[in-house]
Amino acid sequence: MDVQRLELLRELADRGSVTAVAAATHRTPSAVSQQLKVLEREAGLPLTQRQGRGLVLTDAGRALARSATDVAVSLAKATALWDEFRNQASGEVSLVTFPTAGQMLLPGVITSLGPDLVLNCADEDPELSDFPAFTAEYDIVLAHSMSGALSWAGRGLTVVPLMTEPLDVGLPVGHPLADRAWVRPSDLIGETWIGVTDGYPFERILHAIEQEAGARLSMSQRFADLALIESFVIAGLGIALVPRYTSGGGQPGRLVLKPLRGVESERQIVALMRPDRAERLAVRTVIQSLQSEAARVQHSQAPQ
Amino acid sequence: MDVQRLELLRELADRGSVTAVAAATHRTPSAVSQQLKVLEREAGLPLTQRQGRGLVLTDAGRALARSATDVAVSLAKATALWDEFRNQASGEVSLVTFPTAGQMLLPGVITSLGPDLVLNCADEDPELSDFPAFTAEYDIVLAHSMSGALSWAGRGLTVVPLMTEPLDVGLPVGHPLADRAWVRPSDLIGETWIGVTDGYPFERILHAIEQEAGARLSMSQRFADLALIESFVIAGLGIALVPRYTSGGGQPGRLVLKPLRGVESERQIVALMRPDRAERLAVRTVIQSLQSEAARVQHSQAPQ
DNA sequence: CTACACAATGTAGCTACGCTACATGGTGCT
DNA sequence: AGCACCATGTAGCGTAGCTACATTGTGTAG
Repeated sequence: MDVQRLELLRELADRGSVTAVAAATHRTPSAVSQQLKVLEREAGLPLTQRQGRGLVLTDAGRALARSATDVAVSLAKATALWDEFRNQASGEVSLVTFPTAGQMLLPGVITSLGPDLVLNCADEDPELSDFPAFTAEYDIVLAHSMSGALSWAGRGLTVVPLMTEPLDVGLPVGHPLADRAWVRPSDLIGETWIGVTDGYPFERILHAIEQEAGARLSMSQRFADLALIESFVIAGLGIALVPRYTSGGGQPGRLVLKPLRGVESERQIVALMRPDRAERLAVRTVIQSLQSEAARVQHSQAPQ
Repeated sequence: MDVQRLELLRELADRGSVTAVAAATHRTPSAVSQQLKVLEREAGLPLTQRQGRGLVLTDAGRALARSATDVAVSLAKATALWDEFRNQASGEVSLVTFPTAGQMLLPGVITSLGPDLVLNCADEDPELSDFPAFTAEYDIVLAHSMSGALSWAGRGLTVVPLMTEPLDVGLPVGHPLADRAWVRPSDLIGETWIGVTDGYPFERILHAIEQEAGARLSMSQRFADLALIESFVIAGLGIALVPRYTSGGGQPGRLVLKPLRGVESERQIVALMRPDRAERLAVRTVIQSLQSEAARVQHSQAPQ
């Protein structure tokens, strides 16, 4: 029973095609196909079956792939253990984030890491892409979800919560609500809103506000970029829902944030990882740094 | 990080010498030495060090070997999983036992196993040898320990309790105590005893009887073989402590067993295994059969 | 104290496993 | 029908890991 082959099966389960596995493991598709064939012969039962021009796993194949994960995890634990004996954490760790989390956490994290540990970061648009799928490409995936809806459960991924960030109501200076300590849904119905692109998670909270207040909100614009939204708010063109810790970065003091009461208004920021990658010492080190950085941000920044 | 090499390290931890590992894995000592060298180079720190003409593990080596066990376990789980998908349990399982347990359990177990599963049994004298050490050679080791003193804990072995067998007082027919329902330590002090060889576990119970009764027992003979002891008892030459379920096999009705009250008088019969071996489907099947056979014996045999 | 036995480890060479490069056979899309 | 794409065969190569044999170092017996 060969571990390499099991690993290949697991990659196939994650990536869905022989070609993708080959690319990810720096091999030719032919090599992958041959190894899977050998594995199947050893197993004595079909692990894959053709579907169209692609290949999908059978039930047996999926089950084997799942236990292949356990093997990978224990192997990763072993290498992590000996990393602890030898040097400190070293090597490369790759990470994707959605823009605001990266802006908030990554600079602090990278400066806190030793010189032997290089962190390769990238950003992706949060809603355009399937974030869990990135765990195949990146060691760490920073994702956000609305409270409660932990959509990444059950996929066999390791989920580490980093922070819950409140979503406040952003107002221009001098707005009638700007001297309140907090606002309620009913305060907001007359306002002009700068909304987010359809499908963005904030959307749900806006709906909740409408439901709570019993009236529809008037949505004048719809943007994806937060800085753009903020500039509109500052310009007095409307108000918007903005994450507390990542707002007003460009123009401090010109945007007023008010906590929203009456509806649950926050997002969970989490790190997603393949279970085996999560065991690597270097990865664990980055995760710890992310956690402490998140805690620092949460303590230092208070609502205005 | 190669699993084969980790496995070799683990074998070295278990067996203590390169030559033994080589013999166990069907390789030349040179091959083992080379692989360990490579592993050490990869690890970047010494895993072994010479001691005399032999080789012992360093702390780091032991730690790595321990986590190598986890890898082996998850690998074994994977193969077991797919065995469940395919045929039923098949293959070979090796087992050592001490004589009485084998006599009591093995015939029933072997007849209960399917034709695809062959169980290779052997027996060893219980006290002459270190039973846990046999887990390197055999898949399953049947061992017994006195109650409480679970001497096999903490060695990283999987322990499955099979039964607790009471140790009764064996009497010849017509003995003054033979019509009692049970006996106490104080009843036994006048008697002539047929003892067990020094160091046998029953010894402890005899000491407990002496302590409880406040007098020494007179020990006329000391034997290792149970059948021999019984024949002496039947001949009226003394009384003895005998395990309830394995006594009187040869000459039924001529030996009377009386439960002993006032001292804890029983032995634990357990199965010992390497954790990875314990995961194999064939091994688990044998263990289950052992357990049900033990339960059957315990139910069918009652004290006379 | 020399000689032998035994354990680990080097060296040379062979085998076989797993890769690449290229060709082939299906399947979906235009 | 033609093209693009994916999986998979085949031939051949490189190398990892084995054996056989030699070497070194350490206990043990005569």
